[in-house]
Amino acid sequence: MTLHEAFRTIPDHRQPTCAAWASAPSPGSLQPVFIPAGAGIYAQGEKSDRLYQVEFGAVRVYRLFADGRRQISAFHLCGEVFGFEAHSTHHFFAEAICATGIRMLRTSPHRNGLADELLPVALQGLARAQEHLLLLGRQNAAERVAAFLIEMSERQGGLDTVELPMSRTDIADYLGLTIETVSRVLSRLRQKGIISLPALRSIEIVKRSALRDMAA
Amino acid sequence: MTLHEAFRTIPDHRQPTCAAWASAPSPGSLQPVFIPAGAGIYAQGEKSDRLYQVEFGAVRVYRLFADGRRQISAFHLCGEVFGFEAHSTHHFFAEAICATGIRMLRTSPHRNGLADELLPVALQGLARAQEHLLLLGRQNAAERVAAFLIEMSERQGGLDTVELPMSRTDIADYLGLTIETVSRVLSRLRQKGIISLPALRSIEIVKRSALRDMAA
DNA sequence: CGCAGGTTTGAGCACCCTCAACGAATGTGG
DNA sequence: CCACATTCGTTGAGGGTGCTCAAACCTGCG
Repeated sequence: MTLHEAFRTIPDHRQPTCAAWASAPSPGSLQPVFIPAGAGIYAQGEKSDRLYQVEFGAVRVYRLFADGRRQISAFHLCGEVFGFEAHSTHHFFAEAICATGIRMLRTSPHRNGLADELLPVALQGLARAQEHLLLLGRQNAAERVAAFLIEMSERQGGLDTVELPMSRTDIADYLGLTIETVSRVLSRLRQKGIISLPALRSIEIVKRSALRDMAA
Repeated sequence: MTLHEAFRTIPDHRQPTCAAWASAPSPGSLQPVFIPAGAGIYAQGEKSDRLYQVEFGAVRVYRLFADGRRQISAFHLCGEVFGFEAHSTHHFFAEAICATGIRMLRTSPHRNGLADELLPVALQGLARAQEHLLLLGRQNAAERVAAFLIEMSERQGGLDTVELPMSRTDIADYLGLTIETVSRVLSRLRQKGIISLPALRSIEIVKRSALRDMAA
């Protein structure tokens, strides 16, 4: 199976790259571009000469294996900058999870002081990747889900009600689990009264301390 | 169990921070410092205001969980720069795997053009972390070990004989496996004639293509 | 109301971990 | 130089966590 064939097996994928790019004013523009749910922002193998900032909505960045396995390396929420991928070509796919607005940032190679702005952003990405690494390498299913809920809550201002823009499949592919395991862990957390599920993609953290203890 | 107690449970740890620092000329010096095998270079919680370059030897960077679990986030071999950890305090431990020479690089906050030098190094670290993430999230034991051997070979110039400075325990904690599983996979690779083991920490890649196919 | 996609729940199994014993290599002291 | 201790690595048996396969259940939407 080629990568492209495998690509089609992901059910919620619609387009390899977003058609909206065609109607974008001009590269380097600071105008936000609208990306419909499921549409691609960039693809593995494409040239990478820009950065992207989420204006509203959410983005998933992932790698696809030849046999269809998928690993999401990061979610990007409102305000966050992404698109760093060393070298000059992308090694990951980026897609809008839901209806999303993206602001493009040109990365002209040697603009004065550009590296000073980029370095902190790159370092935050590095720190996130390192934390994620620990989770994938040494935590069990319950710990992963608990850590994910805490992370999402904190990235949304620490509120007790967390709105998840992504599907269970996305969560599973982010945490290195299966959708069934994610669902089972959430059910068990609900049974224990640690969380409640007001809606499918809305989670209320009832006992944050218990969740914190699990995530460690 | 406190982190400090857990710290003691790691058998091959000798000192929290290397005594050699005391005898180092002055911070910011470009003189290499010798670190004996197993000695610490920096510790979780310490202030981080320097970068480090491996002159010879090898370094492991890891996080310790309260219950003793360990995840090595990266190995650093000769020539590589490490020590990036966002914020101002370290969130990981760094130790010499074997007798190692370290060159310290001062990171004065706003030296002109410093970010231009640092950004490529940070981006390489980010790329490595992202690749490692895929491995930990979606690959099975055999794939992880195969990928590790390929990675080590390529980082040592692509030679067929790979010298591993680290123990099986280190490999296991890097790959998110147990030492027994690592050992079993290596034995199976040897039985299949894909590798041979001239010495305990020396591995010869006999069928590189087969190894590549497994790692994918 | 019926369909489709997403989610939940269950039963069985596979892979990897745990526990344990053995073997090999290295260093130390007699 | 050898006996011994210690650490590291290998191999085996058994068990548990999470995956696979499958079916039922929502929920939004035409």
